[in-house]
Amino acid sequence: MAGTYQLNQHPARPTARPIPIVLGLPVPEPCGSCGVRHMSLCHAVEDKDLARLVDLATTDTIRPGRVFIQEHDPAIEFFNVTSGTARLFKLLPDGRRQITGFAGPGHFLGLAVGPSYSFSAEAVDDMKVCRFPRPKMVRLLHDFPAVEHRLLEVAAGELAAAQEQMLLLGRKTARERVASFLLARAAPPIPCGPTETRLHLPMSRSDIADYLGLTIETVSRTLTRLKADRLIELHGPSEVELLDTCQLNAIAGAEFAV
Amino acid sequence: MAGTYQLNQHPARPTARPIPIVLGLPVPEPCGSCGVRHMSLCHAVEDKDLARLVDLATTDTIRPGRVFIQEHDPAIEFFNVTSGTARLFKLLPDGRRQITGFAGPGHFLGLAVGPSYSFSAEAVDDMKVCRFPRPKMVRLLHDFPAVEHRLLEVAAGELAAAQEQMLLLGRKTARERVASFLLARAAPPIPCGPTETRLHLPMSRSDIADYLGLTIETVSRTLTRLKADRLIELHGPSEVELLDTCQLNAIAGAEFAV
DNA sequence: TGGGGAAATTGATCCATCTCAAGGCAGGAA
DNA sequence: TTCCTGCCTTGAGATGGATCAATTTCCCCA
Repeated sequence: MAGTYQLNQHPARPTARPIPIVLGLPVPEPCGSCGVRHMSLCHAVEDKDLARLVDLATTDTIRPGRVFIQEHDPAIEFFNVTSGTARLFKLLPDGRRQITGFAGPGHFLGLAVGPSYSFSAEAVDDMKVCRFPRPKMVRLLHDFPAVEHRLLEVAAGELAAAQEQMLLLGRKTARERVASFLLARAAPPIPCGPTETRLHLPMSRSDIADYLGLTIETVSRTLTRLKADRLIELHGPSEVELLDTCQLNAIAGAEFAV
Repeated sequence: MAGTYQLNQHPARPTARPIPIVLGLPVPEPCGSCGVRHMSLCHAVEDKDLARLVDLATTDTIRPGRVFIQEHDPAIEFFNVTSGTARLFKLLPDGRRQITGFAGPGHFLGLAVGPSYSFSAEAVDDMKVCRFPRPKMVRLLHDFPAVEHRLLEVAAGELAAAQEQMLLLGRKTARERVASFLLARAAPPIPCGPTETRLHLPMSRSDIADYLGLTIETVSRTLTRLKADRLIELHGPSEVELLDTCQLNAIAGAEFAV
């Protein structure tokens, strides 16, 4: 349980480079195929080396609700999310669930410590992923230290996010948790100010509850209260508009709120 | 918030190699000096290369209560704990604290993503640490991919531990949290059975409470109840004896309890 | 366009944990 | 030794969020 790791100045999750338009020519675009352009690993390698990375991958679509990573199963694959969202979670023997995160486009997952996965992953909505066989991935990481370096940066970012989530789960009130969640969904982070921001929440109330350590009812009531306080507006269950990010930041407990 | 990362079959936190006794000769023992032998990084490098690692380090002792890493401060150093224990924590503006982990001998910390630390660290008891200047460390990681590889393994282990802690904070009862905490302190993990295990807890009730997302009083009451149920014995506030690890595992919600 | 089932909201009550408060104990200073 | 201070334990009462229980809304599909 030690700290996070700093390696250089790159942001943890840079926005993916746009796929270059190649004027209709069928030029090999290794980073573009299989959505690899969207992997943050991508810009760690030169294009000629990336071709090898792409060769490893097979694409796959996943229907909502399908569990594609099962905790304790042998970790034989590594996934890159191309589109859609997955929920990552752990279960207690009696069925209580904690969602440890949501993985959207660009996220990669499945490289566990030890021989088996330490969490399960299930599609929230329709997903597209690339699958990489583990042994090949391990060899590739060995051959390209730059990729491994990038992976360490990403892991360090995840670790910082995990610590932030521990603070939320251990010490924040329901109102603070929901405010934090909404602001975190608005990437890039909105510091403060009356910017109108509209969010789409692909996950259900049940998912949000299990992510925030609350119940469905508390999440719903808290959203209703935030609406009554004119901090947010609800356009159906999965569209949220942030009306006062300044106040929301203050509620969320952001260090640099006002 | 994506998953954890698997790179090979090594355990996440191997027990440190013993420092070889060199029969009193003042032979250079690079891995041994500055407690580097206790770094899990150590066995990733050959001894001649380790000499360079050791050259970077300066040793330091830290008094109980001293904050030696401050959240948001520029991350200019990297620490390796040689002896003693540190608490790693994050604060909310109003002073609420979440301890995200305890770092004992062999743990290294401080390599944050981005330019500043994402958490604070404070000595629980008397500590000895090695300090590594960040720029030199970055260069060293670049020169020795094996060290970086090892660091990624460690980070992956931390990430799995963080997910486990999220499950605890989000979904476990006070009794389950305390049982989980006690079992986790007993490294290596005790699966089940009536083994008599004695634990030393260097941290205060307040630390335990802030680590488990509870109050001091609840921690104390819960320990008292576990004692009344003959699952543990208390020999003073900081000595705990586990009487029935089997049942404790079941309470903690271990997947493979009985 | 309307019907049906799942998801979300809302309400009433309960309870695990927090809060407030009062001792108890152990270790250090004089 | 005795006081003193800080931590820990124990008790009594308060409460935020959980639980139980209806509706209501959404949205998919005929």
